[in-house]
Amino acid sequence: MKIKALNGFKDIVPGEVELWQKVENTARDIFSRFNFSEIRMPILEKTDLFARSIGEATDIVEKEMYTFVDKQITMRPEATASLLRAYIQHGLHVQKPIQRLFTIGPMFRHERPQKGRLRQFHQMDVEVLGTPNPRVDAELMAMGAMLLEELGISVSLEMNSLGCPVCRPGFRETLLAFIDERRDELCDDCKRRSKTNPLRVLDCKNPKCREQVEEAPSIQEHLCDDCDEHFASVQKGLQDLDVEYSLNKFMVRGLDYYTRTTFEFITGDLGAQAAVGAGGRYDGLVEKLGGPKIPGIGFALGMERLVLLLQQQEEVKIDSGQVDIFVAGLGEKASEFAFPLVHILRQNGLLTVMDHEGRSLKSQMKQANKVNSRFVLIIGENELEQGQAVLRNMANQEQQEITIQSNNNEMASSLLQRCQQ
RNA sequence: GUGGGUGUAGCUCAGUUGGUGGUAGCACCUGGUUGUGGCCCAGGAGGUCGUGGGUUCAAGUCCCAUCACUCACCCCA
Repeated sequence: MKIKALNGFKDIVPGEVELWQKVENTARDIFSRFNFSEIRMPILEKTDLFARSIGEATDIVEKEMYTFVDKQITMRPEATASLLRAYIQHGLHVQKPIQRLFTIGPMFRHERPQKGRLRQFHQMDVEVLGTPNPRVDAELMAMGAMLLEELGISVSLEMNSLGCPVCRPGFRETLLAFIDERRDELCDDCKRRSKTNPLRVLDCKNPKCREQVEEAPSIQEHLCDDCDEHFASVQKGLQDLDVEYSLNKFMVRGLDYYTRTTFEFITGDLGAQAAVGAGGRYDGLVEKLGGPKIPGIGFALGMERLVLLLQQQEEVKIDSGQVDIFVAGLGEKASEFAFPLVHILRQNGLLTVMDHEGRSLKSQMKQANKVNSRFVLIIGENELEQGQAVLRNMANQEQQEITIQSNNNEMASSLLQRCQQ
């Protein structure tokens, strides 16, 4: 084989795509129960959009974006920036003060692929624009939990507050002072991080660093009054909805735009990729992108990760579409008669299969069995002569005769009746 | 970008100290029933042994390079 898919890019073939459909269908169902509307955006955007929203200094923008340098165009590495761009461009905030939107699609990041992480990956992204209400934070987390539960995926929900422009700078200083005291004990990555993004030192995986930051100041104790009240209200909301969660003062997000509430749905079954979904509030982002001062919150679910988890489960039953009727034509004459009949059955809504390869009846019966067909209609030279085709019920092996009519529509309707019993 | 592991049929894998690629399983096709599925049985088809060099009388096997896959780091959904 000469040409293969690119490294980090995957085909989703029949047999696997059914799981994707299950994930997507379940999500659409839940999202609509929560009154979310779908929005679809282009995959290409101006590079600047992502630099401004995600942050110039983040790894995503610095080294992971697929960019057409000469045109200053980038394939989106995440959905929120594009979604907000569309939201602002179309004045959706004017049409409705509070917008509840979701989008599903591919994202692109030039990272080294590994389990649960590809260069083209797929996210389901949910955003609520136009309200700072902490109840919405809780509602969103509850929706994520509901979706995962409905899929049969068990995760834990962890949350934190990152404060806001009022209180975070102060905390940052406090944390920096703490880090500086034990800089020598930290790993090289953390030494670097302490300069670029000190908060990230908190969620380093290195055991030595973990030990060091164990006693680190908690942002939860350095929130300003507004953020503190918001944080408490979110938790109250979660409790009201019986959503299980735990607080994680070490949880930091990688994107610059987050404020206040951040959360992750975590699993232990995906190796290094613990987060199947994550998000948070971004109250300054719309304004930063040139829109009005409008608060927002959202989260994304990684579809590859959800599908992997479903595949790991013992028995995931996929009900592959059952075939209603398999039409077995024997010989050229019979096949020629059956060909248009099959078309009319399909026009009438029956999932109909016909083999065009001139195989033996036995072979066609095997195929019918394999595609799980409920009925087989046998039409051979004999049947044509006698004017009676045979309809076999594959489940109970009963066979009945069907009068062959020159008018295909009449024959189709009599087949329809029998197949629908 | 860095490090480890792995590349043999569509898939899962055997392959000894180098000596002709496997009666292997699943899947596929045909037959066992001149026209009736699942189970069973028989047969068949399917391979540049990732690619390119090298060592050797001889390389799937040893050496080098390269590509791909994979896991992990970084980072993230």
